[in-house]
Amino acid sequence: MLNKPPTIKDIAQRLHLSISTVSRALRNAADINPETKKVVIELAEQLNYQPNRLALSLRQKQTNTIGVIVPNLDYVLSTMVKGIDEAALEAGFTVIVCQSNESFGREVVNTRRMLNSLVDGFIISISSETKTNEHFKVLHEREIPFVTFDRIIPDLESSSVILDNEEGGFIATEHLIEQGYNKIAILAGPKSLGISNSRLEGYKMALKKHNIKFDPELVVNCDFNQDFAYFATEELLNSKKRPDAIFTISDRMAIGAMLAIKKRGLKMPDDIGLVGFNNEPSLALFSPSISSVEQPSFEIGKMAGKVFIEQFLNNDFSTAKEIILKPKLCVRESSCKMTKNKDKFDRN
Amino acid sequence: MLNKPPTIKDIAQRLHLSISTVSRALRNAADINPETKKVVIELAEQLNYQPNRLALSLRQKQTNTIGVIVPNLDYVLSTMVKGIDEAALEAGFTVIVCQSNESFGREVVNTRRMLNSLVDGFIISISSETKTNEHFKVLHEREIPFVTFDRIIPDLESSSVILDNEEGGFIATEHLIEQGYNKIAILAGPKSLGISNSRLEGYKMALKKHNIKFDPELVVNCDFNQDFAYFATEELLNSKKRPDAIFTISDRMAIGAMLAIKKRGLKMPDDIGLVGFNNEPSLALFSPSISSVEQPSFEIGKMAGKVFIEQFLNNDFSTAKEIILKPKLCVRESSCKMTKNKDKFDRN
DNA sequence: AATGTTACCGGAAACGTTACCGGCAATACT
DNA sequence: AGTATTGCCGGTAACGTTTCCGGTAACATT
Repeated sequence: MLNKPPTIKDIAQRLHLSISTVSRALRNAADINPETKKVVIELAEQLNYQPNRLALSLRQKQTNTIGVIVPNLDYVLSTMVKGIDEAALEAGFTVIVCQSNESFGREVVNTRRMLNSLVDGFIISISSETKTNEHFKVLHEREIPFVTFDRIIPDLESSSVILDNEEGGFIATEHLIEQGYNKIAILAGPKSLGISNSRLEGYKMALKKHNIKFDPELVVNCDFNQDFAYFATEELLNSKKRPDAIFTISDRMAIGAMLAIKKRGLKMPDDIGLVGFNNEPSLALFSPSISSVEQPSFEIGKMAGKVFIEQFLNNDFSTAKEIILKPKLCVRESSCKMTKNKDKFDRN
Repeated sequence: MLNKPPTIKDIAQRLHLSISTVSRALRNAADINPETKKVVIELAEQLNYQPNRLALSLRQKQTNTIGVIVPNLDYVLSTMVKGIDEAALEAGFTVIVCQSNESFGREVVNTRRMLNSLVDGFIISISSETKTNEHFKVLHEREIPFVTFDRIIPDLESSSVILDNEEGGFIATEHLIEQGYNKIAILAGPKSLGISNSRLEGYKMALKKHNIKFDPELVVNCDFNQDFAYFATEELLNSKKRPDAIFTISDRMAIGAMLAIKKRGLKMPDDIGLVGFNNEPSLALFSPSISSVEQPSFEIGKMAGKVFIEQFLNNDFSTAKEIILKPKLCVRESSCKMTKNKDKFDRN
């Protein structure tokens, strides 16, 4: 015996009322006798009535659902998604997450799919493969709200929540300079990626401030992964201009660099300094532990959720806020020449 | 000018056809003139028509969506979710993921929420906090299909896809024994958690096979995290029965154990052996690199997806398959006393 | 007594889709 | 020629909900 979920029709029949009356009773509507309202609500609770979201959404053309599109679910992004989740829950929204797996095709498919009346709008971090924004332009045409975060979409107006990536590059580099390093290389990401360029920009600013000449040969653009970083570092260490410190724009790359450094027999931080980016938890556990720029991932996600919901509720699809959160440097052994008692670093 | 998405009604009007004819033309339905079918399809493509999923689902009481409930999105689970994703995509299903954050309350809320006609069924891995299964019994009552994976729900009949956790415990322990360790401790998880007990069971079996007496004092039940593991290990190392090897049932715990071991000044693998569980990528990068039991996470997820879809399409909600996949041991430095040339281990 | 006001309720349309049924012309079968 | 059969199409109900509109009874106002 299949136990279908009850509908307002069922309630109406059992109470000899009309559907509309029941509907009114269940929301906070006017035009309803408190007495009948009470009866209806009681029966609804007894039957464990839950309104059918599909019918509701179809009727009022609102799903109360946010589509989140992310390139993957690594440490940083899954923390950000948790933040979005929390903001959504507080406002009574549901979140559905799709990973594009850094693939442009999947990103397009997922967007189209969710667009078919499944979501009210989007919160997006683009894949590294994405070069065009055609598939997002349709959002503007249909006046579907979206905000971008983490990696934003170039040339497309929307609110966005991001890290101050320049600042991140700056504090990492300045820290290395203050520790006495002065031939600092940077492992940057793909040239097409905005966050990569911003961090590079911060790096340049720090050099300039401290009167160190910028040397393009110390800049390596390589792919966002560990193996590439490994080989790039090997090459750097073999070159005539061997750097005495390396700043990588992701932790994965820092790990690759560390492996190359260790293989070469160099010691961190004395022979060479190293700073990563993202502050993944495992960094504290390596030997030496690796310094890194920490971003407030959860807050970025939560902020993105809040901005979206605010704009959505105000029907404000035009003003484009830009919210920029600050990073923080986590100093550990790999970059800390000057500190003597090194066991002060936390390992948790 | 707001650009509403086109409906079949729009198409019908522009072609002077009835709604039903357009509907028939767009699906692979009989009773349709190939000529008109062609015309309809052409216009549909030109307008970029996409059927409204809400209306569709409401009508045929099917959403083609699977709700996935997971306690978190750590390395193992997010890989499993990718597997589910792939199986779903192949079968034309959409996946929506909810993290319970290991909280019983969130798990209940999420389940109820998705139940309101948002999903056709569930694929579930329960939170560690979950002790009762009341909120899942309603699934049986309403004949809503679900399969469980990774951490399964005790005392509730359903298909499930899991790792052979006993085998995992067994191969890890036997490996340690073969390496010459014979006072092997185990850091197990919470006593209430099934996977923890199974791995412990495998540990016991390996001891028995090699005629080593089981010593309850070498079993520590602690919470599933790094700090607890750290303190538990400290205690073990201070006890009279100091073990010469430790098997932890998660990598996080292995890392905690490693930190305690290093702090104590002991060397792995010579003074003490260590094997973890899950084979997270960073394990290969520690020094020493940490051995671990690897599970086929992606395959487990994909299998769970496939089993769900198969049972769903066959309307077969009663037969409960149990699919068990085998783990594999990844041997690295932390447990490899006997091998001389240790640089053979991969670090990637 | 006629009218206006209020409080409450029911009917029906609409959201976009599919499924069933009936109709009509053209063709095929006796 | 009369009757089935087929091919094609339109009308309508239904999925569960909200919203607008109209209706009725009771009461208050002139």
